[in-house]
Amino acid sequence: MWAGTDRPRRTSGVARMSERDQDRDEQVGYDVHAVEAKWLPVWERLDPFRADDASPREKRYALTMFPYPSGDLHMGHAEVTALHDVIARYWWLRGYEVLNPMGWDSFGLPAENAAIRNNEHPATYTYANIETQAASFKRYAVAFDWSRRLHTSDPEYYRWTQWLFLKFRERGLAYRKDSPVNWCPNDQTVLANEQVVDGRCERCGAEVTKRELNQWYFKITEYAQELLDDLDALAPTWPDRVVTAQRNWIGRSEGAHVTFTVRTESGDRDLEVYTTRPDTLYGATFMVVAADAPLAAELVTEAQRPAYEAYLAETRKASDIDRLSTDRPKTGVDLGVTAINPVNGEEIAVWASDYVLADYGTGAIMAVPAHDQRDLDFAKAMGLPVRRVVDTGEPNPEETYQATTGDGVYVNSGPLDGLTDKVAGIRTIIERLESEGRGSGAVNFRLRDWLLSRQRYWGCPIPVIHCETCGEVAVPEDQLPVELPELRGADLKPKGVSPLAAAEDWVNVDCPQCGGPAKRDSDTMDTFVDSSWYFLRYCSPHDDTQAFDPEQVNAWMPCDIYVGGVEHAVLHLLYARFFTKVLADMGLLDFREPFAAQLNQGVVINQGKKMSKSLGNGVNLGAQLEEFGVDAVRLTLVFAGPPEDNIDWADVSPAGSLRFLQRAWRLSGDVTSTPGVSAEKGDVALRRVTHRTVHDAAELVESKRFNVMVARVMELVNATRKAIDSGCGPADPAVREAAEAVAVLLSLVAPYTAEEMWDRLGHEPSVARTTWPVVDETLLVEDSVTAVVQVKGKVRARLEVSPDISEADLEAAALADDAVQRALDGATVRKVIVRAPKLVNIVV
RNA sequence: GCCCCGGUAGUCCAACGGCAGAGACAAUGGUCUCAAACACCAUCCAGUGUGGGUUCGAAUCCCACCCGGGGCACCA
Repeated sequence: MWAGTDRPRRTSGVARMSERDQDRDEQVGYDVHAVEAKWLPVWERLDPFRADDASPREKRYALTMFPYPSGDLHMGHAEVTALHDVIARYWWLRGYEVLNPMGWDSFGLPAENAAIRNNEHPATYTYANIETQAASFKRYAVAFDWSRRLHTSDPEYYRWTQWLFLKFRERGLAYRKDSPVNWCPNDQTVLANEQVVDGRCERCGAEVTKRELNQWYFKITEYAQELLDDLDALAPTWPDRVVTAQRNWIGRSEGAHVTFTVRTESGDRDLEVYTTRPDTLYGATFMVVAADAPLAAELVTEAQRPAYEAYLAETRKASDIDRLSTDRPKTGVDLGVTAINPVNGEEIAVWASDYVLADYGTGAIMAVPAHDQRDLDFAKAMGLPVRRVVDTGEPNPEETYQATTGDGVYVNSGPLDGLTDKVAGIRTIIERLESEGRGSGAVNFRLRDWLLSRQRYWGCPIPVIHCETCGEVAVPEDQLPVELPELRGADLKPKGVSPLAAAEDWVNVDCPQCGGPAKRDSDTMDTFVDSSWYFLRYCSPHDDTQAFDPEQVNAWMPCDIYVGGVEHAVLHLLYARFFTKVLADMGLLDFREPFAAQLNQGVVINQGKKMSKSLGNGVNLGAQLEEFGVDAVRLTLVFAGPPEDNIDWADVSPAGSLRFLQRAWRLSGDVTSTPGVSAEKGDVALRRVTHRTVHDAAELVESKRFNVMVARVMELVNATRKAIDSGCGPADPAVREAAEAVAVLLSLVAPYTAEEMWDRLGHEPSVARTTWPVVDETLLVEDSVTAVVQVKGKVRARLEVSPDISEADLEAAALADDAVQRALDGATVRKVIVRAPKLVNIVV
């Protein structure tokens, strides 16, 4: 059944008996820690999972999100790697060359904060934790290729992060601009939009405020449409929630740009707005400009300027939390100017308010209060007119102050009057605007450019020099990496500007262009930049001439599976997709999506709640491993339920898992046939179970139903046990076949137990690199099946029939059955549904 | 408010539109034991959130609602 290596283990039957007795003694104390200690060094020596770039085998790339080095591994790491490992190990057994690397996302704030507290260097904390986690991963027996290990905080790595930044900058995709940005007062740094959750810093929970700063951005918006479109192709193999989260985040909308003319004190000028409802243009009764947009200051009359500036000052003070609350009363100020509606020439007031966002669309809107609740609230608060232009049959919003947004008949809308088709209404208005040069159809995205600069130390320095005469100058590529200066302890204290700015020796340099005095850019990059390309680096991790070897990358990528937490649904995954597309446009990659398939594991919780120190419900991974062993913990996590479901540690039983592993292990000691014996003449009933299990297990792994796969292996163990104790007996070759199948299948989840079984069954290590058992298709066909006969939907009889019985024969057999005849009780048979060979339903 | 995903024994979970149970936890009884633990054997347990519909037949497909989880949300 296997093409693996065989080694005769035992010679005489007499010896066998005594050894079996010995085994029984061992059973009492199946010492998981001894088994772990036995195999760990063997695997270290065999290095069975090193990916060979030159292998002729088909390549597979199994990636798991690399960890941040905070302390030791915890339950979350244990879960994600256990799930991931099932796939990687399965692929090895199926004959693929598998790239399964691991590394560390080792720049970031926790290390910096720890360094400040303990007057240390962040690297001390970081690299100590990495060593701890690496040792734990090895003990945890994940099938990683350790030769490809990387850390994003190594200069050999971040040199290439800097190189990529420069390439992006050359293409106009990294640029600086002044803009109001999210500021975390606690971490003393700016944050990307994606890192602000409900107005709070996603890391520390502090309320985010706005600051007007000059910052670096990646132009991810240039790829908005492609990032959205390509989700369609990913939808079948990516989790729904990730795809929808990304769609929502990108937030495409269709509508129109409409140009109004504004009468300002310095003459007429155009004011462009974006709207998704150009068909309601006749209902625009005023306009609103974002109070904090430069536009508002340009439009306001001298008479209104003091009022406007007072309002603006008020707005600036409000935190994001306040701004985000939707039930806040509308506020605003009249700018004193009027605008002319391009379709009906009507003159309407122009206001400024904070309910219009400066950085979305054009920063100005046309207000149609009858059909937009926000505009209606504003109109009500300010006493502005409301005019219904779509009659939906609902009460008039002018009276009810309930905006109507549905379809209806156009009224008060000139050429649209009487029309009911919204799509036609939109088209008509856009055509008219286009013909008059006052607008056009337009698309807008919610996605903003990616703010990448951070005012902190422990990150990748931005390789740019600011020169008084030459301006912004890129650090020449041959001078990369720009290494971080040695700072520690108090030097790292957040002061609102990067700690690097105070490192005089480091920050003051000669301009690479003119040689004059210049300063380095003192910000560092968002750590999401580091993680946007690490999966490429794994393909050629030791290449010191380039960020990655395109030939290797194109051979291994895209990743066949990416396993990780759903918390990265938009952040990391969107950024990594963006990087991939840019690098493809640079001609370095021949694919445009980095991750072909994805799996998001659930969260390990306890007693219905997230584990936390304050609740005191944390489950310590190390203690669990100590008590039950690596295999039992891994098995528990994989068996608990579907991979994406949360696992409540109170609902699962590592003790039960250990019990099962012992049962499986015991099989290997009971087998008395010799390795390599042909199973052909073995017990057919057991062989059927074995081959059916192996067959189904493959399908179950491929469809990621690992919990069901484990259940099927348990079934096989139970069947083998029965065969040994009360069936064909331990000498039957089918028992060996079954036990060997258990070892191989179990190696996906419980590598130590599987290796020990494999050894006891007389094979050389490692079971992880043997081949998947070959399924004998003939054993999958049952020689008889149970057909159910229903009368009026109720089961009345069961017939043992041949699996290839004809429908006519089955129907005849069913009608001939006594029990069926009794149930029919002479009633007229109206219809007989036959689904050979499993079912007959008789309708009377 | 809008959009996704999910509700099956006491618990966690299975079930191509075809006998609701693969597997496990817990419980109960037994075997072993001086006893207990471990181990082993056996037993117990739901008609699938609610209400309609489609069908010969629905946990499964459709509609509405309820509950839970997630995403978006002053994005015009």
